Amino acid sequence: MTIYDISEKAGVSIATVSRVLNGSSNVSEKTKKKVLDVINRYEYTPNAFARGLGLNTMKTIGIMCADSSDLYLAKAIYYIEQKLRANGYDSILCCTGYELEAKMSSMNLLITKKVDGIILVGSNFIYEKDSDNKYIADAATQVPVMLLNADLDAPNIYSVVSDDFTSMYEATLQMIDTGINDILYFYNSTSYSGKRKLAGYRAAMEERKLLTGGNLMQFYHGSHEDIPAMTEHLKKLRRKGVQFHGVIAADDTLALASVKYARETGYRVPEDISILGYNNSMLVNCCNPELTSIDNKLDTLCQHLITTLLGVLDGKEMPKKTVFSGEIVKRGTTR
Amino acid sequence: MTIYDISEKAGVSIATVSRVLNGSSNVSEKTKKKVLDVINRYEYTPNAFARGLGLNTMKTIGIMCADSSDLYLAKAIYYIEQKLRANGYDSILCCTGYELEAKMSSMNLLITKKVDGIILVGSNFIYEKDSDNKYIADAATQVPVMLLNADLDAPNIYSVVSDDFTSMYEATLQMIDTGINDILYFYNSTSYSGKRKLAGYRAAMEERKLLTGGNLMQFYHGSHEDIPAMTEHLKKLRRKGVQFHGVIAADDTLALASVKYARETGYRVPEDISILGYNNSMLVNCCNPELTSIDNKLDTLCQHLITTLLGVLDGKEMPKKTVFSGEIVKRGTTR
DNA sequence: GAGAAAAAATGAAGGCATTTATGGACAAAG
DNA sequence: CTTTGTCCATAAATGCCTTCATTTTTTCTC
Repeated sequence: MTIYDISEKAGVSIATVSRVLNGSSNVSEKTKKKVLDVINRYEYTPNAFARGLGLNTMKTIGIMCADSSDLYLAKAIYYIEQKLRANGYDSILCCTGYELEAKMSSMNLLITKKVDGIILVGSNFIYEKDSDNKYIADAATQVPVMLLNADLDAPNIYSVVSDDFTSMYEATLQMIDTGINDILYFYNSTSYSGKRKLAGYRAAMEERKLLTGGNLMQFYHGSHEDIPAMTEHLKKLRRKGVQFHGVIAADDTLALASVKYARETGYRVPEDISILGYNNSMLVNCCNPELTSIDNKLDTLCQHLITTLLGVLDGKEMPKKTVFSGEIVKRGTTR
Repeated sequence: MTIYDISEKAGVSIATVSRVLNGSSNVSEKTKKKVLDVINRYEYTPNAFARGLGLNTMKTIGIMCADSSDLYLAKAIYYIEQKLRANGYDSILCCTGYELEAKMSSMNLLITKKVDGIILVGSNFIYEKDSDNKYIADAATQVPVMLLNADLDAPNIYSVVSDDFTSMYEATLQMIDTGINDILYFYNSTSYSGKRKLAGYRAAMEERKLLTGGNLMQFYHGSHEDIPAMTEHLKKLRRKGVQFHGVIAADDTLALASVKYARETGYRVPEDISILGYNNSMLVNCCNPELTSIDNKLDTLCQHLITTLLGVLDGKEMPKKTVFSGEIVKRGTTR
């Protein structure tokens, strides 16, 4: 069933069918109805390839993320996918893993597939070395690129980020001001957002003239969901004699592992150790006491990201970077 | 840059370029090299739409799931996406939510987009009423449909499921045989796999001549990640005076909520209450004691699903339904 | 080295929808 | 009765690749 069949059965020209299909003007109501009737009767849908060939777009957005099974990224993907669909776009998902190579190849693939835009979910797409980020700027010469929780200054790249620095800064200050001065920073990523968080922590510590660095900054490199490995990391630290009465974790999973560590080591939370998480995910309810965590308003970020993308695709002028502030949600693991 | 440009610059016909591109035979090494050189020099990539028009396929698989932010589904999507990509296919993701209407529309969309196959992730795509499942059989007349953890008998539909019945049956028997005879079944889904689990529990209870039904079967209807609501559900039950010394939960989140309930109500786990989870997700490490849970080998299921799909797309004869058995992973919440 | 067979390369058709230019038919307005 | 404008048909160009039927070239054999 092609547009020719329809035009024949409706007794009109293919141009008219096309105009009905694409809602353009110069079609009388009567003709329009007649054509639509035939279209419905034969359940005709235009061939997506031919249409793509004609329009050079398929109303599809590419979504890239390192690992869609990560709690936080999965949530972001969900929001984004929903909002795109609500606006008539589909999404092609690419889970790239953490290797630059794979990211570049996924990027090319998406461009080859003629997506109308690309969304990079999570800050791990930005590397330390500027030269490693060239692949993003390159892609942006072809289609708009949106960054969620990352930042890169180049034409046609837009970013929506949460103000992780300030959130961390304030949360750290709050913890210090409950009388704790040996606070461990527990993190697993040195990405853009990871760096901003760390900087917030350090700024607060330095402002109160407290020690940072060395053993008080613990980088965990392991599976993002292997909680036992995370607690083991902390236990090892304790065996080495490192003391701390507060933990600021870069995400809820690390925080939860810290709570677990505390319990298994006989510390009370928050009396002996205060613990702060990040993301305000479902994990906050998974431990006892419940996790104080920073909510970075993922929903809002995603909403704004899509709005911006749609604006850009619509040819409008849009802000290159938008920052939203987070919120500390106080629960049981901090005083 | 089109195939015409390349053919011209390489001094061959477009047919030859096409054959080089698609690795078909009848091209001399010399010509091949010459063409590839030009292709590389100009960084030519064939237009995906035109190619789709010619081949009537775009090597793309549609993935549908109700909610990609669900821990279990997210994991499945991750596995599937990875394995598809490794085999040269992309995936279009559709998060449909739980409404039939939305599922039907996503299904149509995928077919319009000319995907080569559709994967339904999770059993919530199958409804009680057969007439509600017509949309799947309809889709299957166009492209192969794969069901993960669901079952529907119609042409061109293939399913890969875990043997939830047996897993539950055996786990329930084990729990009964530690001396517990008032076991609560806590569930949140009446989908295919939900029903199978429930049946396993009932079969075991009945085999030991124990009471089931009524207050011992608790259906939770609420957000799949709202743990406080789940514990509240159980607390309400207790206020009503319902007694139970075991909980068999249909997923880890419900189980974790049960552990939380026990702790908050002063019961010891597993001394006073035994608790069993399902999925063996990262949540098993999130509570104290750690959760005994059933591992249904999601990775294996997904691997097999993709293998089957690729086989079908390759025109091979493939099994319509494959069943894998699960495994009870004993941890601290059961005796 | 001629002729046959095999290999390599070509040309043209086909796939389907969009868009544009041109012009015809018809209605209402001047 | 002419002009103007609306609606629609027709035809052609565009987008780009695949593939089949053919032709050309190469290779091989006697």
